[in-house]
Amino acid sequence: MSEMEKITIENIVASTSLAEHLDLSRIALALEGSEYEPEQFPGLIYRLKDPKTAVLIFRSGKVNCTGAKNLENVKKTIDIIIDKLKKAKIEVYDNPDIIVQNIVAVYDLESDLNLTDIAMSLGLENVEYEPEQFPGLVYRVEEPKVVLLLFGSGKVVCTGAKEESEIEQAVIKVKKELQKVGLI
Amino acid sequence: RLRKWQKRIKVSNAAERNLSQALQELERMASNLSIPNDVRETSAVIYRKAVKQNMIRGRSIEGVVAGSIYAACRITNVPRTLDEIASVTRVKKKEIGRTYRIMARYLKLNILPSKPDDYVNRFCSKLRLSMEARKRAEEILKMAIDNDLTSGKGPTGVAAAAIYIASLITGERRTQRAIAEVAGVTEVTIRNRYKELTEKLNLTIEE
DNA sequence: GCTTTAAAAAGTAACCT
DNA sequence: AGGTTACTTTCGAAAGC
Repeated sequence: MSEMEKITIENIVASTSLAEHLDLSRIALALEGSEYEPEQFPGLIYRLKDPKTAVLIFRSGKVNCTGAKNLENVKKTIDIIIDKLKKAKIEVYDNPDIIVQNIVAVYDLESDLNLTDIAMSLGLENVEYEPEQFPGLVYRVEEPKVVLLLFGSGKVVCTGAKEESEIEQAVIKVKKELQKVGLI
Repeated sequence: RLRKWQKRIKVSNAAERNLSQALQELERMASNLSIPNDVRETSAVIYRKAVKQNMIRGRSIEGVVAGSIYAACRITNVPRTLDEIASVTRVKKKEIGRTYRIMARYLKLNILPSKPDDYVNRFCSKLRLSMEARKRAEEILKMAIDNDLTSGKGPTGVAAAAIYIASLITGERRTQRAIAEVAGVTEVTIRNRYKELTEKLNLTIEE
């Protein structure tokens, strides 16, 4: 069952709430290097170097964290933000619930793929393969509900999952489907 | 009652107006692209299907018309590139591609991925190459496809490289620059595909 | 629908030396 | 000719246009 070991998580998107309301202009001054241009985007953008993540802070108190490769770094990022805001005398919650919204991961089928054949056997209605527009084949899996991008090299990108187990399920699923039709 | 009738008439007028406007746009784009009548008719059929499925919502008529033409060319196995379609509209290539993909799924057009050999005749005509060269290019592409050297690669780039090789073999050499221009790819892409085809298929060009 | 963030895959494009 | 950067695709949350 350890396909898990061959799955590399590349990015985690998570959200949480730090307060009922936040004064982004004040935070912009408190967080050095942050970007806040409400005309362009309602959220304040702040990038951390360690862990290498990016945070979007909204006036509703909602916060998004992107770029982390594991849950610890998501937590670490949020804790750093909480710490910096507290030091700037801005009141925020202490241990907010963090919700993982999306996980992007890569897996390797270790076998070259004929994407045209795969498109036809998986069914043209379930798959999108337009090499003129993008080299990957887009496969929308219903259960678990994720999207897989299959490449000629055998590399697979999985996105849309909220739990690591969904990535493993999806990867095992395509692998079996491709084996069944002899395309792997 | 009367209000209801007025509304229906208005709606149907608007729908008819939009349809005739769309078909005029379709004719304009198709003639600029020298697209044959049967393909224009296929485009119109697809456009009407899109309208029936309310696919125009949130999209421009021009974008859907462009997507219909692109789809019709693909279905009839004489694909035009997105760049070619985009050259006769104000709609961006990215938007035409997006609209086409949504139409293909939603209208269940079940269009097969385009293959490099679908472009050979059109590109060779523009390059005024002989039938012999076309035949050679198609032979090379069959080998490329049989050896699965095309997954993920742009069909036009692979076709361009095969045509370049064929032109060398038959002694009607066309420059990479000339081929790149008709195929809508860069010379770098032709070189990369050329290298891969000659190496992996053990093709020898000299005579 | 768009705007912004991060990240991978592989191909192609653009620009610079 | 190379090399670097950048853009194509997928996903999700956020607030507002």
